Amino acid sequence: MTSLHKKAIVQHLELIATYLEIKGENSFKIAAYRKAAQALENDDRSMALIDDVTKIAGIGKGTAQVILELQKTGESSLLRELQSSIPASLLQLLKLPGVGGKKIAKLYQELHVVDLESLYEACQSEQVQKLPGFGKKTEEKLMKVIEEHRVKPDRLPLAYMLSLSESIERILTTIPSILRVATAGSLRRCEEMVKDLDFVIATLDPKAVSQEILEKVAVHEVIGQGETKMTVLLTDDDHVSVDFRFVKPESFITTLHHFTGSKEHNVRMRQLAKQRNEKISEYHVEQEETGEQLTFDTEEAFFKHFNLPYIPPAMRLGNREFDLSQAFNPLQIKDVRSDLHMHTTYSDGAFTIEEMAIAAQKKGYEYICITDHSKSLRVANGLSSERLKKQRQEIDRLNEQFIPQGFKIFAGVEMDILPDGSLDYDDETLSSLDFVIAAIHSSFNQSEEQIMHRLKQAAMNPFVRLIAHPTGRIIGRRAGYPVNMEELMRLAKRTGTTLELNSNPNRLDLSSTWIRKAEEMGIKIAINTDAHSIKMLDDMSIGVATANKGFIKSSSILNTMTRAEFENFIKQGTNTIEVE
DNA sequence: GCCGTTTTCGGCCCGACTGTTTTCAGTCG
Repeated sequence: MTSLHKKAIVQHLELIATYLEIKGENSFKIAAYRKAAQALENDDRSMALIDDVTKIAGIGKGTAQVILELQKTGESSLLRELQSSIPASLLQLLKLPGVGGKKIAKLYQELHVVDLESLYEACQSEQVQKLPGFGKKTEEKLMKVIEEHRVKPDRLPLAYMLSLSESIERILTTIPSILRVATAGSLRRCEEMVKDLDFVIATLDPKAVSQEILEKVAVHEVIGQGETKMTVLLTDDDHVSVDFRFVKPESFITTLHHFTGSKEHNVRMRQLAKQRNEKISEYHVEQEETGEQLTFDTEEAFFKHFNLPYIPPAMRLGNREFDLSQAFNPLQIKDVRSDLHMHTTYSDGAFTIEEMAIAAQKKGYEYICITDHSKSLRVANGLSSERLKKQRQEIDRLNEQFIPQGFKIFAGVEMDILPDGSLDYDDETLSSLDFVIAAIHSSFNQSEEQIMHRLKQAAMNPFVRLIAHPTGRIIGRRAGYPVNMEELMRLAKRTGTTLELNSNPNRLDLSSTWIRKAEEMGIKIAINTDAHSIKMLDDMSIGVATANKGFIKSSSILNTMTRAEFENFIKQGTNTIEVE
């Protein structure tokens, strides 16, 4: 008996839905397969623990049959049938804007188009414009999009999109006819990879706003323009697409919620409204009996209307956020009392200890940890034991001025775990510090076994309290070193070592998926910025969003501790380590 | 395909835009 992982079963159901879409099946049938996939994914149990899948809402006789067959044989005869009836390469056409299942079906049946290249050829020979529902304009657009598709990536890393978004938002705030503006979409939900930018703009004069945007923002091309929206491509290398949504001030919040998504979240919200005889649109909430239209001043008020706690954008996934008990409080930035990982001019940071401390104090933190690089990281001006001592003395001196103000600087270090698994300082040096972070910065191409040996040496050391950016990935650029995360988590649990959620938008390491796992396993997480400048301390909000996406409780976060609790935590040391 | 204090049929989330039509289907978010 071949048993398939739940995830694999979910993927099969989704693939079936995609095939049905291309076959031009009834859209509700397609939705039913997608719904069944999501329902299965959202169920907390593993396949072994689910005795009867039809008991799960959204899974009925038909989809249960498919699931059962997948469990039994590892294959689905329905999927096999679909795969033999249409070429798999047609799936890539779904990525094209303006192209959906119905159009693909026509292209395939009438013109024998099977992939992007054959579609391009069909356009070139002007066959496509002859099809009903297509025209000359569509044909030209398709060719252009396919040409672009050959070079342009589908989605771009959050960090890059954030910087683009910030520069546009700065411009928008200078336009007088804009009354309110906010970013929406997957960027606001803090997804790791983002497709396009969305801005919701409250204004009474959309035309004037459009005009000013076109004057002030570096626009490469206008894709669409109307009373309620404008879509443009930017002049940056990737020609990132930006949607501007214009809305009357009273509808700002409902529109912001609508375009923040996710799509799945919105569907659930509307179903919920429907049960109450209400209708959510992007403009208002309408009470069906009276016709009364409600609008809101804040998203908090919007959720409250539906008896829901405020759901932060990062949590709007269309599943677990609706199952939260009233007792679950999503983490808020104000719950964070400290940042435990940052750099100063002692190594490769841009500001002095004092400047970083003052900036952190202004953020409302009660304490911070200064954690510069250790001696082996020469490119980052890593600290020798002597310079580390000198830094500690400076921190002690600064604390004489900070502690009376209710703020404390702890002396730490971000110590390298060397390629052979040895640590960059001896235990005597480490024992002189308040908080030791260990991290891998070299030899990323080692085997999983070697990497795990290194991480293990660090986790077992009694002075190491935290492992920073545990996978070493850079989103969209570097996969990181090969780490067996489940093993590292078991190790962290046993030794009482904290793992980091590095808030740098280039890293988000651990990712929200691993944060969820960490929470299940009862591991402590520290949300840190790893700031190398004052500005980078702001990344904490991205870390908090990622933590929320992982549905972790505030009590599982190390740096929500009060200073007294943290001092106690330091004193306690790590768990006694069993010898294997 | 799923579901049911409007239960075994007839709904299923909502509205705008585009390109194609001449009143609308398909796609998108």
